[in-house]
Amino acid sequence: MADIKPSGKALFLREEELRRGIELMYFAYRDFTGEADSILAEQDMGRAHHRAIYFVGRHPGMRVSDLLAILNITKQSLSRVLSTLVKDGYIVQKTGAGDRRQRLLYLTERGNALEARLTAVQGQRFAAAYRNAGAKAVEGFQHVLQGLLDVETRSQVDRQDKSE
Amino acid sequence: MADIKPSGKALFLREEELRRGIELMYFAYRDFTGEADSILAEQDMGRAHHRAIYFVGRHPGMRVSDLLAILNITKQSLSRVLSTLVKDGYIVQKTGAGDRRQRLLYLTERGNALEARLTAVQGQRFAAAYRNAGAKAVEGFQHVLQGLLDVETRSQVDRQDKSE
DNA sequence: GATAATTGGTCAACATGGCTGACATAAAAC
DNA sequence: GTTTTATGTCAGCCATGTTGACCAATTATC
Repeated sequence: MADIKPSGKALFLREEELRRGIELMYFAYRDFTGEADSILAEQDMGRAHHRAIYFVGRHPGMRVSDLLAILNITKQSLSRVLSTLVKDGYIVQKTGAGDRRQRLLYLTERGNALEARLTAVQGQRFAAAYRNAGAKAVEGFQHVLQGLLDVETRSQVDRQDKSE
Repeated sequence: MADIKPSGKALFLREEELRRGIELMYFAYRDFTGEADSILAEQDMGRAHHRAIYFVGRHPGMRVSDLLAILNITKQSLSRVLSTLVKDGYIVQKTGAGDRRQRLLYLTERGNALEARLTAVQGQRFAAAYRNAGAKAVEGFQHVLQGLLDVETRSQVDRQDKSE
């Protein structure tokens, strides 16, 4: 209770608990993405394609620069996947009505179908984990994940949450 | 309260909540690894090196095949990072006493120092998030993460937890 | 003791998805 | 009319995953 002997059991448990978090985070993320990766591989796509499809599905009509800001990668990296997604008919770009420099991004029917399929498998994994852990645990889960974010990411996520 | 009209608000909230989890997972993992990535880049290393160092630090004397099983990658992939880690003096391999085919893995002092530094930054991020969220939340966090694991990973993690 | 299996390593080639740097075009803003 | 913005593109580099083939040392098995 009292924190005498800081090098004793309390500290040990603390470090153990932190390592447990670190490891769980690694394994959970790996497994969480694994199923989607398999589906993507069938269509000769990778995780990068998934991210583009996911966020365009989430924010139809978003600008390329918005997507870049969310993904936090270079436009050259994004370009590679975006152009194949457009070529293969998963995403369409429409010239912005107000600002005609913009190429607003939308999923096609095909894109929507793939997005739904991918989100379904990941969602099912989450749903199972949520169901098993209970509502209180889910709250805690989200709370801790929020706390792991960089401040910039946090404000981004907050902004998005509000606008929906 | 009662779940009449399954296509109504309850379902919508559910999908929203699942997407929220998916997104938080992505952003949190990215930010969680970001700091360590920077440190690693200074030493001309990448995440793969980190993983090897981390788990060898966690399980001194482990076999190469154990590390392969944990990381779930091919030995060719591991070999690339492992050989540079040995060459650069972060890891040493000692021939197994019982079975001399084995090359048991240990961190050197240098390896230990880097491991400590990397685990410190990630641990601090976790500690802050944990502190902010509270013990109950941490429990829920770990519970949900466990639920996201593949069954094979889960038994791996369980086995490890017991043996410590 | 010969043969088979295990542990670990290596070479080569390929894919994905980050990165930098340089440059181009169209449209908007000043 | 010049500058800035939004987007795209070419070229090349790096890290880290993959497959397939093959090898050496050691241990286990018949």
